[in-house]
Amino acid sequence: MLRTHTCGELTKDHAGQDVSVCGWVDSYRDHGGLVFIDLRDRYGLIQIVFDPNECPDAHKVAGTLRSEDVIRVDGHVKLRGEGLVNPNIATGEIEIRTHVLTVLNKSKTPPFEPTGENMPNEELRLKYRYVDLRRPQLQEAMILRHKLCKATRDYFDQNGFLEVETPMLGKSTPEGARDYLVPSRVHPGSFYALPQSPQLYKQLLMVGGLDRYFQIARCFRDEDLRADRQPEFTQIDVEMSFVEQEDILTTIDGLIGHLVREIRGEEIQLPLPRLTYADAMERFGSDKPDMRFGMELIDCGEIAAACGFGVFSKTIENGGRVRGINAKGAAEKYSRKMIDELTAWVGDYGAKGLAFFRVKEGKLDSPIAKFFSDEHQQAIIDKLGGENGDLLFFVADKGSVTSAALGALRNRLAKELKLYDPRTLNVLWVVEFPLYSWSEEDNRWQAEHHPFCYPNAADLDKFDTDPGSMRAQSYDLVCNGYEAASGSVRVHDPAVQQKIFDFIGIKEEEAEERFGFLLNALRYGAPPHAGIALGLDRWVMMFLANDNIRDVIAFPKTQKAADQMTEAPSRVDTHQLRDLHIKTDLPTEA
RNA sequence: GGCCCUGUAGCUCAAUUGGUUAGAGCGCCGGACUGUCGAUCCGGAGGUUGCGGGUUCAAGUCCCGUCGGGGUCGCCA
Repeated sequence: MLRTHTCGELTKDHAGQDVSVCGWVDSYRDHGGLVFIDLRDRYGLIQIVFDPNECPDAHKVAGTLRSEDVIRVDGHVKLRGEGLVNPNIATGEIEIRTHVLTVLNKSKTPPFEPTGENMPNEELRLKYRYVDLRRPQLQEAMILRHKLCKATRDYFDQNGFLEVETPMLGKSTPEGARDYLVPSRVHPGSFYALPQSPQLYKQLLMVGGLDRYFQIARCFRDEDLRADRQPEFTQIDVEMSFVEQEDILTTIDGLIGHLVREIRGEEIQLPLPRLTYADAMERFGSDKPDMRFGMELIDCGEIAAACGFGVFSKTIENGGRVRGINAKGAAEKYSRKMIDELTAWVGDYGAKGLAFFRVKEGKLDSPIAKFFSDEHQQAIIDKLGGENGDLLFFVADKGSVTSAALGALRNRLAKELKLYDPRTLNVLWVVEFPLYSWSEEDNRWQAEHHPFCYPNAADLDKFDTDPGSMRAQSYDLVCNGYEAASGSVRVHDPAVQQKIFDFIGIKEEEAEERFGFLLNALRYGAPPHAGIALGLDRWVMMFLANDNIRDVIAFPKTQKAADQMTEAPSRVDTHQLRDLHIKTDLPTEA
């Protein structure tokens, strides 16, 4: 070992001891005589002193040290004198008086200072990720991520689960996200797919009698990125046999309680609250409602139908909905210009307009208030619980548009109005999702969750009569407005599975070709089973009150799924392609 | 695929809305300094304003294209 102690672990209890420490030069202060260095490792900072009278050789070299040089210092720990304590760092009561300085490696001037006051732009941070990773915030994220994985493994181990690895090179299946494909050299023209999730493998593990499985599994989806989505991400994947929905919910309640305890040292109220999908959509306009604050969506259909404002009444006549939200006390915080900006913004969600009223002296104040009688104004105020100073917003449109627009507006307003503490973890279950939805684009029914999800027992006979109303035995865990986990009771009856494939337009032949291994497995004694997968990266984000997934991944990719540091993806040699029997067909360059 | 934001010194930003030689802080280089801790003081270097084209007497600024980064809608069983 090159060191006896880390920089951060030294305290005044070490005073008088000879120690060796290693690390990066965080800053240097050269007084011509005395030279001071703040030495950094992932455990903290410690001040090193070079005194020309004590260590003339080391002092000479110390004058040449620069930011991010890697050094080793042998010396002794000394209490700082009266008035020399630095309260800004944990080791501020002590310092190391140097005996020997060893320069382990010089550094070029770094492109940015990892602990500097200026936060460089993310592109540069990603290009020099190894420098950025020295930043304490990023190290904190990596440490928290490790703790979360550790606590997860402990919890499942204590509860009799086995961690089993499943293949990365698998079979491409239709439905779902776009696959990342891997060409096979020994099977010309054939491809593996990287897993979008270990979904089918974990079901097969249940058929295989493993009974309780979990895995911290890497998953790949070739879809467009978002602030909370990376092309490769990590799931805490879980599956159990001989269980019902309730057992999964209880097991994951226990996991969340364990994680919050281990990571935050806090207790979370269990069982976690539950909300049906229908209630979530009605009250919050979202299947992943952020419930750290209220501002629920209120239906104003009756008032809208009766009022003299054509936009409202015609929407109701045409089968649409008029719903509103109340931004308490926000009337003076949003100018007309800002509201115009919000109006344009809800357009992204399909809303053609955004009506607003300020509640002022018990009446509505707005350019459109004149279309509402005193009676209707009062009805609106009563309906939304309006008080003077409140700002009311309304969207009149198709039901789905009112949900999307007001759901998004609710989140935005709450963030801007700071209606919650960002460190709060508000976790709940959303249950009873619809099983199938009609795809206008493909002109067919499609699985809302995935095609292996078991219908509610009571709805099993509705395939032919009213498939849109069938509810699934599926459940999402929602935290702070993020989908934090998703799962379902699986189909274990091959006849039902066949029926589902048939229903969503996968013909028997195709089902056999694509999913034959699963259908076959179900015919050889498949136990009833159910499972769930948690988004690990998102949980790390939420524990850190961060809203950028790249900040919780050591080497993340940009929005175009590129790695700025390695420059992946990249062209490959033509003979590599030849081995794989691949010819590229690129768009011609202009 | 659509919409929006963004690119100026190594880094973070500015440039009086089209008008002299593109500035500042930090960093970097040199010098001074024995208790600093975001050290201080003195001096210095550093720019094809992402790239290409256009408009104009004149472009960092306006227009078109393109590349990179970010946000978002679609997409993500």
